[in-house]
Amino acid sequence: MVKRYASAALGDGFKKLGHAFFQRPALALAPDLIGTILVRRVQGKKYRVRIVETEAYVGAHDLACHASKGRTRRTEVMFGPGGRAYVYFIYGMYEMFNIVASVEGDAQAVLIRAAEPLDGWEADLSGPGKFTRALHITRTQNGIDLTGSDIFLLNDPSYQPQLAATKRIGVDYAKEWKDELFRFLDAKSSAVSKRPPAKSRRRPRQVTE
DNA sequence: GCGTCGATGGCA
DNA sequence: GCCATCGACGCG
Repeated sequence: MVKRYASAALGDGFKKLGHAFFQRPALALAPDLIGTILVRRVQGKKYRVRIVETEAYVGAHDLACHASKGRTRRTEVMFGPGGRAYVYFIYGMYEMFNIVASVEGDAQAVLIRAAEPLDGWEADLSGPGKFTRALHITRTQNGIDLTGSDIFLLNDPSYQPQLAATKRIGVDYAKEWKDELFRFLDAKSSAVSKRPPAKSRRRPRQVTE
């Protein structure tokens, strides 16, 4: 089901986010990414989306973080400096797009789980697999600099998300890390990948404002 | 609207 | 043998 979003025409006065924005702990970056605009240029087209859901993976000690398996060919990018893409393949079908956070040697990342299409584009971006599919992001983008031209981000000071935090999705194996409130979402958005269970939906934990 | 389940392949 | 998913299906 493709949802429609009432979005005003957007100007181009937004500021591009640079390395300093990304080279912070994932727990600081993940909520700050909510409401920002991601631009994807591919096949001569430009797509803009608003990020509405993220998850922080906070380092090699975080058992839900791929880096906890050690420094391998797959996880290598995460050990590099923040501001690059970490794209991996999962479930035999899906590519997952992450933004590497923190600094060289500290393997942290933020998974982008959902977004809203802008500029009148109709697409369902309400899930990490759907997001990458619609934006033509695959493992060939693994490691690219996110301050370049293929994928980059813009701030949008005029947009004020209603920030909430919940547990991360699908990490029940991660022992004491599974219940950390490391998933961030814009409660105003109908594009979040899964509505929280009814109980917590009534009162999402406020993390700002 | 919600729970269950199969597809499918890279990784350790 | 898992797994940061999705969509189809059955239910009533």
